[in-house]
Amino acid sequence: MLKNSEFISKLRNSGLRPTKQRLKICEVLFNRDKTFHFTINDLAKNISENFNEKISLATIYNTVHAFKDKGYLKEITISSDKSYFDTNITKHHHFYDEDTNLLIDCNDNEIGKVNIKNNITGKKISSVEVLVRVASDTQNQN
Amino acid sequence: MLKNSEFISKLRNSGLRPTKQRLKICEVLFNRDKTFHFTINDLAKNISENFNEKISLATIYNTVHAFKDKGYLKEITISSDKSYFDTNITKHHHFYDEDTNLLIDCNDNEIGKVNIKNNITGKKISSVEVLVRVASDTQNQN
DNA sequence: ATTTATATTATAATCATTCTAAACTGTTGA
DNA sequence: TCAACAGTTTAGAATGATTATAATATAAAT
Repeated sequence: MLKNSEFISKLRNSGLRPTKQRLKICEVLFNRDKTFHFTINDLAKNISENFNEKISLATIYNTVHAFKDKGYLKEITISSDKSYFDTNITKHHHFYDEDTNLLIDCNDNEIGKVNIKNNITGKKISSVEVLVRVASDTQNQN
Repeated sequence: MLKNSEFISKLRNSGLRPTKQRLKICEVLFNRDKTFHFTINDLAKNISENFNEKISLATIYNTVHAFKDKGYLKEITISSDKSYFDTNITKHHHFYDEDTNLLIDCNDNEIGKVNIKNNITGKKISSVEVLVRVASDTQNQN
């Protein structure tokens, strides 16, 4: 559990003014024991349910993108119509439960290191992401 | 290079009527030596450039989704605003070149088998996808 | 051939996201 | 302390990709 003053310096250090709205969003996102996987919609709902002062949707978009650009959030794209943000910014992979639409973080106990034998382009690798989709037995296999 | 009659039976076998438009789209998508990675927009452009009779955008969307549902195309989501389709429907992974926005298929020579040690949910794995983003050295690492 | 189910089409509708520009707020430094 | 400025928030409009509609056309079945 982080304190408000910690969020303030975190924001200041990355050139973001610690506004009322951003601090509120920090609270929702980072004052947690476990990592948080959310869509913009989830976050907007969470805020409107838990605070009486509303935050404009535009601000929620701006803030999430600013936090992503500053490296405080990672974006995980599941499909063209489902994009999640993840408060866990360490290198890690995901399970995606197609029945519940829930993302689950993996650690090295669950998915081993991906062995890239050959980077055919000769360029620098900027990220490696593994997404394991799971579903109950009755679902189609693919 | 497949023949028209082969597309016709392919479509019939999966319960899709072999219409003029679908056969044209088959030609564009599957009459190739290499696999084809495309966005809906790429495909629409390709069709309008290479044929004089136009195909409605709605039909292009419908057909691509039908082909995906029947397993003739795979969807690869790169980010919330970039979704590609892939004519290579075998299990394989991708490099994504952030400089050129090109997807590149990997084979087992480039990325080894992903070792899933533990499927935490106890559900069936429906797919495993690896996306390796690459960029030139001047890009930010992540 | 006739009928029926399916597909195509242009256009409208939808919906998530981004833009706009006016009002507001945090920060700086006199 | 308090102006002045840059950065931020906001409601609402604009955008743009995708999907829905419903009329027309086509393929398949009888």
